[in-house]
Amino acid sequence: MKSAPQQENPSALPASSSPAASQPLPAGLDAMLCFAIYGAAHAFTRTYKPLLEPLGLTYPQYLVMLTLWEDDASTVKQLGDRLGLDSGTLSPLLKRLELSGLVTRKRNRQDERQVNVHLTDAGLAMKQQAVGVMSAIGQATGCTRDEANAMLEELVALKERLLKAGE
Amino acid sequence: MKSAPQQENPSALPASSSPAASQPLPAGLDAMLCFAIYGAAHAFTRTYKPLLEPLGLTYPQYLVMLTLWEDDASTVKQLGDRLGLDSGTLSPLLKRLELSGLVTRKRNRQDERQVNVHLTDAGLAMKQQAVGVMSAIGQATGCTRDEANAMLEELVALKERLLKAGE
DNA sequence: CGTAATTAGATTGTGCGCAATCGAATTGCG
DNA sequence: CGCAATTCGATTGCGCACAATCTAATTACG
Repeated sequence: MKSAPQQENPSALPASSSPAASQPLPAGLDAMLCFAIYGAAHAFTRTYKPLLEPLGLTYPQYLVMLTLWEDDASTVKQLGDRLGLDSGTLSPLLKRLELSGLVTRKRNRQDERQVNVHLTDAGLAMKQQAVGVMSAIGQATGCTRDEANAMLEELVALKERLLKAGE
Repeated sequence: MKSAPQQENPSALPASSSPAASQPLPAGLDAMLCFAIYGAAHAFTRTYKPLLEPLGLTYPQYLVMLTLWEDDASTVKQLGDRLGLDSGTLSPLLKRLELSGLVTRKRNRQDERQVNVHLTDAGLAMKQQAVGVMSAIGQATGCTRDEANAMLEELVALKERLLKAGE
């Protein structure tokens, strides 16, 4: 550890307040990447809320539906792996989706530990409405395709590095 | 609405699966910027957890402490404005911090609707330990200073656009 | 084959985040 | 000045996220 030069890294260290150029650098909390991501994530949730309300969905439920539209009859574990959520979050969430009539949960015949989550007709039909949601969100972000893709790749790479650092 | 050309925006629209170059573009959920941010935010929380455990803090509590180290005796409203959280979140959170002996909450004499949140000696002293946390997080992200700053600025701008779109 | 180890999903408990609501205090306006 | 409107923080209610735990089922290994 001592042989490796300590890399000064700004993602969590508050930047100094000295102006490097014509524009002062943000200091403290505002210089922390994690806080910017925290803020952006909450902003997305808030932006989604009125759009998803007519569908009767919360944002995490929407993510689950998106996953099922891609891969209907996924197991709880597959949903969890896909979304980075555990069964503590998914079980009650899926129960509520089932109560809403959007999905059904069925024990897998081959491996009875597994539960497959199937879309109902109503769940399938909802996919059409999701197009409007995606369109509205796309506009709300004010990003071009290239901008969004660039950010997305950086964020995914960051996530992977963080998860790897925690192993 | 009809006169404005519909801008195709990838931040929420699943990208097509056709390879544009040597590397296939992610499709569906993986093409959604909001999901990348959701994932990165959770990854940060997870990365922070073992680092903050010795301090007895959760990540949101840590953000509050950071804010108070910057501006001791902030009101609940100021904390909320700073962190984008409402009193429903902050009141119980601050209560727990008070129970931990890190802060005290006092009614403001000039305007009794307000409550000022003061750091205790223990709360002040904890700032030293936070340096280690920041350092570890900085390393875990694997970002250079310039990379982190660039991402941070984009994310902040995105957050502002999202919040503005919701008005 | 039998048993220990592992897996899968549900549950319990805790903290977080937000909408709605409330009571008290302050501000704004006629 | 009196009262309506607004502000502030606390509370209630609900859904989310995760750690720990549990039961049942499956896999691994001697």
